Amino acid sequence: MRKLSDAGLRVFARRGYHEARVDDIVRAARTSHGTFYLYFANKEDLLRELAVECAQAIESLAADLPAIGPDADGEAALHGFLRRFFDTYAHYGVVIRAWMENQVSDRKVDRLGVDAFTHIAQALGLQLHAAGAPHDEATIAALMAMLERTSYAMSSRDLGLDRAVALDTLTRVIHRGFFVTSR
Amino acid sequence: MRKLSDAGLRVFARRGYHEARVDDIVRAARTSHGTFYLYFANKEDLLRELAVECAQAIESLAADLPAIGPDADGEAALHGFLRRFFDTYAHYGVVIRAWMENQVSDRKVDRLGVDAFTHIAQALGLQLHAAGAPHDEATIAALMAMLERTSYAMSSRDLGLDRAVALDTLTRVIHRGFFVTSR
Amino acid sequence: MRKLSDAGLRVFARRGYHEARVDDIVRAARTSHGTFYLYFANKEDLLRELAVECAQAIESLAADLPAIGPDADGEAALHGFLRRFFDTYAHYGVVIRAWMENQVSDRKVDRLGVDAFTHIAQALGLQLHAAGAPHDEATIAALMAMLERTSYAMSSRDLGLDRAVALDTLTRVIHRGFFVTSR
Amino acid sequence: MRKLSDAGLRVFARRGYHEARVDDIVRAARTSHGTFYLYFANKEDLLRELAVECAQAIESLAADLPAIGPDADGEAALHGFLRRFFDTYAHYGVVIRAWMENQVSDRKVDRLGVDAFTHIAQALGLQLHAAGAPHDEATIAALMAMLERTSYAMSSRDLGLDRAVALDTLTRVIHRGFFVTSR
DNA sequence: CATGAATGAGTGTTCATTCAT
DNA sequence: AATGAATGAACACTCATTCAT
Repeated sequence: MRKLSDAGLRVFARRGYHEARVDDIVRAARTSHGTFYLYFANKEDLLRELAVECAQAIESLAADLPAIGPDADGEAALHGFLRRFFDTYAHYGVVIRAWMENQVSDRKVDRLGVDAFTHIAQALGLQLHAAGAPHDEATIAALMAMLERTSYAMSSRDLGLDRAVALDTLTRVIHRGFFVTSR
Repeated sequence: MRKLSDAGLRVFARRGYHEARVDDIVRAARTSHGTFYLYFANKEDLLRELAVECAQAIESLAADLPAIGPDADGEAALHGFLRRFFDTYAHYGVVIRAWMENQVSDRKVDRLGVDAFTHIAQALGLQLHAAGAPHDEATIAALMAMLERTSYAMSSRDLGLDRAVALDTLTRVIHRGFFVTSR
Repeated sequence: MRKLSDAGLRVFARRGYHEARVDDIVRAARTSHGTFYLYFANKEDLLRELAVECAQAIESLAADLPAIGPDADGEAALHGFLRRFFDTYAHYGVVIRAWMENQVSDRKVDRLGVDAFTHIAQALGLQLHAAGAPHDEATIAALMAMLERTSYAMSSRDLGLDRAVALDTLTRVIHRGFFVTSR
Repeated sequence: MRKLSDAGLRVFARRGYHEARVDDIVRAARTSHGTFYLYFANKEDLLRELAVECAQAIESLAADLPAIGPDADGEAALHGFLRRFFDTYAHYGVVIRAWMENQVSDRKVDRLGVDAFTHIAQALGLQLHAAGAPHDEATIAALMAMLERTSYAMSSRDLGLDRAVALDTLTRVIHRGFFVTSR
């Protein structure tokens, strides 16, 4: 149920998954405990559902990613993708982090995650699982970590990173560091 | 007390901070609950102590980091640093993750973290907080994230990343992507 | 409503009264929760209704019981009664047990139970509440217990009692042990 | 822990196993919930422990049972045993009932129960599992049921059975009904 | 008559923390 | 300094019951 998913995401974001109480979520959704367990098997199940949602959002983001060339156009395309990624992150932050921390494991999420990875890799010209490209999995992992972490830094008030600056920096670093044809 | 810190790190590593029970730690250290609270104010306090230890280890790693140039020597120096970083990570993994997740906040740790950042930044020729270098904080954050996440991927059995390969990849990506003189 | 009573008896039999969920019953009856509470005040009320049904069945069984003499004919008559009692038990088992456990109390059920007792007592020549016969209530209670328990043992797969054997045994024990004229 | 077992038995007796709240038990024992779960895995575990205790009590009762002959001496011995059985029942009533209702299953309890059965059977001259004695298991089951139920009736205020009378009656019924040599 | 989504009081269980010895 | 039995606040989860449609 939307009302509960939204409330869950909000509460998870505010207090973190572990510190989030079902009672908080239920109160935020203006429902009852009973209703919560009518739609979710348990607290983790809600996180899983949110992870699926989030993975789908990222996947659709990545699916639209055009091939990124070594030129300025490529950098612009990457810049646009990263901006959308940051927006998605601003929405699903906790879920992404919980997912990356392996606190959630779910076939559907894993599948979508891999798909998104693959799309991003393709856009950057990396070849996953290809012979002679054993480095690319590690590369993608590092890339995703960078995205995740910088997004976190951006959404976190304390770290006080300027959004536009961080976006520019990351675009440049990735475009320069990961670009394959210039290898 | 050493015995308890070690046991704590071991248990945190095996079950994660949240899933770690004080009872597990106490049993691993072959002591009593009473003794635990003789040396630590609470469970989080132990994590904080470990975070300080960890921050010191990384700080001393970073302090030794020579200036890294754009040439092959620079890449080799970076490679060596990353190897040592990975080793440290293999030891303090959970603590680093918990720290990055902001589950621990402590002046001393933050101070040490910043110091380490600064050293790494200096080695790479980045200028933190300097006028005209507003990008560098974001850059460092992204770098640290990449280190952390790749280390995690390497230490995690499931992801099955080859240590040497990951090390090579990350060295190349960072040396190319972050290197300032080539900007 | 028949559909619900039947489903209730089925579910009670399968999972026991306490473990039976209203949801199970409702699903077994292919109805809704709302309908359940249209016909029964609550879960216990259904048990009470079933207990009344069951008490009536036993009462009508007992009402047909002819006088049982000390001879072989009497034993045969007793044998027939016990067989019918076992059949009834196979149907109403849980209800009888729940009733005996005093989990149900209801005037109607109590009245019917007493009536059945009285008929059986009369058939065996026992005199309830009669002066000079203070033992008979205890006797009847013990008899009923024996019937109940043996029926349970027979209907329970685990205990693996042979039906015919148990029937013969109980007939003999009761005919010999309870028969009044041989006192 | 004695204090908790005693409180548990008391509360089980007063409200029945299912209606007994851990909170009641803990309050009756003047302890805390934490302490309860220090000594018992859960509520059912307490019942199991009590069942073991009870089975041991009955087993030791049955172990002392001398051979019971068809004469007045035999009847007197049986009378004594039944009195002690009733006393034990007055103490462990709920546990026996819960056990018989198969709400508890435990190797140790089952073992002790079988031992007790065997002793009683031997005393009465019945042969369990012997060729040519297929009836005896059913007989014993019926006997135990009678004991249990009559004990219950005696301990229950509502049924208002006179203790001495019930004892006399049951002694006579069993001595007459179950006595093997007079077959 | 019938429905089934919504309810929320109630319960078993956990576990960090304390303190008398 | 060291112990570990005791604590109790806190939490996830259940399920009989209701009521607007």
